[in-house]
Amino acid sequence: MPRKQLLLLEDDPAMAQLLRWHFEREEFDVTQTPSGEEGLMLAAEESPDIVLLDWMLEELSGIEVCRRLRRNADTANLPIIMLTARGEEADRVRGLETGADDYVTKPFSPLELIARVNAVLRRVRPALAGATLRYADLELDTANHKVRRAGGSIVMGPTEFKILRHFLEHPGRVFSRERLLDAVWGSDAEIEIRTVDVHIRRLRQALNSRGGKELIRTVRAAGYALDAED
Amino acid sequence: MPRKQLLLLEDDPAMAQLLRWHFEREEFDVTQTPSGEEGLMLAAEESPDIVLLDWMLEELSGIEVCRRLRRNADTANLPIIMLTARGEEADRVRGLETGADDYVTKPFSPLELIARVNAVLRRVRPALAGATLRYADLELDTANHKVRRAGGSIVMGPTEFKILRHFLEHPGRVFSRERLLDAVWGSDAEIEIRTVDVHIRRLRQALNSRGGKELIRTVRAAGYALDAED
DNA sequence: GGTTATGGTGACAATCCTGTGACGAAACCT
DNA sequence: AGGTTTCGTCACAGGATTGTCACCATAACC
Repeated sequence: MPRKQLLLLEDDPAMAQLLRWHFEREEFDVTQTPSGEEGLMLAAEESPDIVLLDWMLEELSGIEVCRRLRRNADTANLPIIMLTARGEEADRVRGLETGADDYVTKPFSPLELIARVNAVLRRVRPALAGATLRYADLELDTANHKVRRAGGSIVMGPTEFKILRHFLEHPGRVFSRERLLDAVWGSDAEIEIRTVDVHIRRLRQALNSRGGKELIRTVRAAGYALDAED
Repeated sequence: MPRKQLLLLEDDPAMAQLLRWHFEREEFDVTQTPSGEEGLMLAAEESPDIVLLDWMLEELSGIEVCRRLRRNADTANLPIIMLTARGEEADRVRGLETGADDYVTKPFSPLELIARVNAVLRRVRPALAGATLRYADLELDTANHKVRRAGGSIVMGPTEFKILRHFLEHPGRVFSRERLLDAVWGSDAEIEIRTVDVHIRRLRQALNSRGGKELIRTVRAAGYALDAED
């Protein structure tokens, strides 16, 4: 996975440092400035993968920066997330209207912000998240929701697709049923743990429907993993 | 899976006990104190995997503890989740600014808290879920639950895997059967001591299944150790 | 050498874990 | 509404894993 470039336009030094700290822990390279003008320059020159834009900035308002970024061809498609101190509806609408991809209101938890950033990246820059994930003779096209194996198309239900996708995002890694529940159904879903088994079986059936080696390995007392060896 | 160490700073005894109960069911080792000062000490000495920090503490406020943890190099990267009694806007901002990784506002469901803890751990400490341990020509991939020797894949039961992992985490060290029982089966398991012998034998069989030197040395009247010499 | 302590081994029954087919409910499309 | 797909759950069977034991082998000690 490549390191992701993040441009942070924030004028509160404490907040800037805090966010830098969190994102650097997340494998981001962070460039930061409190100045709107400088931010526009950096966005054009360094072509970051995503911009975090505070509502209040020196010189220019965040909203104005956003508007100008969108107007410039080089930066028009840059994913932008706006940070604002108050979740006022009016502001929110105006923020989205100017073309931000998402909108996070302070106070937010770092976890939440990071999740939103990653979500936007995945949506807007699938290349960064892997438009087509591959493993062995398997191919998963995230954009078109298609799975191919050795060329032939494979059909499966949505849940199986999500599971497979999760496996492909962490190839080879073993996931416990609990963890799969978290990742695929969501951490607050109240689902019987053994349900995972059944979907794994359906996924296996789908994957093997046109022959080929077993791709999902059972790790007894631990979980399941994608695995082409042996 | 390794047991995770959790440091709980909480001054309400009832809440502390409740959380302890929940987390111990989730394979956490819980250390708890109502004192902020003592918490700082424990964080530095026991290097827990994550800290749960109540807003109100004896002596120091939770927020001050958080700030100090971040200032100390040894604890600067510790995942911290703050527990707060009311989701007051002001408090939440202040907490965020001091660098907690996530926030949970009371009242919360224990399940939610556990999910958040696991989410933070996964993000901040992937090492907890995956690393490759090596010794001589042996390779144990904790994330993939796979063991290789001289390239070839080796299969073994879960118990043997745990024993081997324990050895690899302390290479060369001699472990008595009692100690292995503690580490692998848990300190409260009522298991015949000689059972360790049998599993050591099974582990040896697995490791030698594709040839190679004996890797487990018997230390008479003391225990077993991983050892590539001779 | 004989005796005692300690470790190795094979067998076995109990238990745990996973695979699987079936089924009703829910969601989804026309 | 009707028909189809997908979902979540269950119960059961088969197989893998486990813990224990009895017995044999080896090492230490006098």
